[in-house]
Amino acid sequence: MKIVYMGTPDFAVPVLKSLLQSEHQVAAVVTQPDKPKGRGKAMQFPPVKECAVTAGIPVYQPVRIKGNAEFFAQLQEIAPDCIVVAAFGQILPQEVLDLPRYGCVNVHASLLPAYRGAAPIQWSILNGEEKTGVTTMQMNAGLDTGDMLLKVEVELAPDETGESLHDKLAALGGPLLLETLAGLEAGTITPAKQNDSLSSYASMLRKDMGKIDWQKSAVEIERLIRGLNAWPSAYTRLAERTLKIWAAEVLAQESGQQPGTIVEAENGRWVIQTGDGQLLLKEVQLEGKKRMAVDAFLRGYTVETGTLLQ
RNA sequence: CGCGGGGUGGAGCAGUCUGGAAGCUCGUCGGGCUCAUAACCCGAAGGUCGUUGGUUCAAAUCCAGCCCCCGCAA
Repeated sequence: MKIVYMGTPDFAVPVLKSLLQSEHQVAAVVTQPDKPKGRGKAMQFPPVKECAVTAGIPVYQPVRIKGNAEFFAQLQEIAPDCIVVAAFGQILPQEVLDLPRYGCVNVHASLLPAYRGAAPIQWSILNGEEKTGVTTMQMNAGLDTGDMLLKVEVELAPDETGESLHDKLAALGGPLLLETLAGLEAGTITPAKQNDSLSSYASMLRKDMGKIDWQKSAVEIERLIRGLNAWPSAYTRLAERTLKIWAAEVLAQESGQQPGTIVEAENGRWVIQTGDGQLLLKEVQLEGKKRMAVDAFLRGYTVETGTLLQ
């Protein structure tokens, strides 16, 4: 098939690579415009653009697709059999959805209809799901509401982080997509409607979501730490400075002290009281410092027992 | 020129403001104690103080440039 690929972040890269290695022809890649990023605010290509440029594929970066007559004309000229979308970041207008013979296929990192939206991977961890997966669907005008084509399931590991799950699902997306395209061509796939009453929405992550509320239970906080690793990461305040917490463990014990209190900070053990249970910190990072194991951190800093994290 | 913190034996840090013999908590190695130990005691090795240049009788410390790491900012 002749394909136009639309995607932007890291998640979309492995899927594009699978497509490049298949018999399908990727005629063009569409991605979000370059943005200033990182220290120094240097302009940076979206990951998918990096990959496309390396592969020598034409890249289009329309600021806005909806109502963009020029871009639509270019699409018509390319005349793809199918448009594949993975974490693209823009809603496609109906005219684009109707353009390809096989329509537009989306690779979404959840078991639809659960976790529609921008951050399904992290939310599945935050909510303590036992399994998630990847779904391909025939796109329609709604946000992740199209008819489902194929699914693959994955069990969440006990130490699953947003990053590790992201990588797992991204790796599964490519093969699932190829299987989906083959099925569409052969006419062997029966699209299944989503049951809207079972749907849920995974909103975009914001930096301030990482701020730890010590009133919550140790179980919830530990999920927050895993789900928001590696971005935006969970954090608290220690002595007026940001302390990121990269890994922790739930302890089923109580001190009777106020949530957020440091109940132990010696012999490489750093324990915080929460609203329900305690948290054993394993890996942390103080503002301006590198991330490090807790025993290393405690060797360099004096942390007073009884101090309240905020 | 977006704002800010930092680079000191293998790890994490103090010392820098107020120039003047390299320090702390660990780790490593050797010895001791012990039924035994990641515990305790004694001892040892290990450092171009990121780098280049400048000031000075004297620079980890003051000045200038460069390299690297990190927080904010997406």
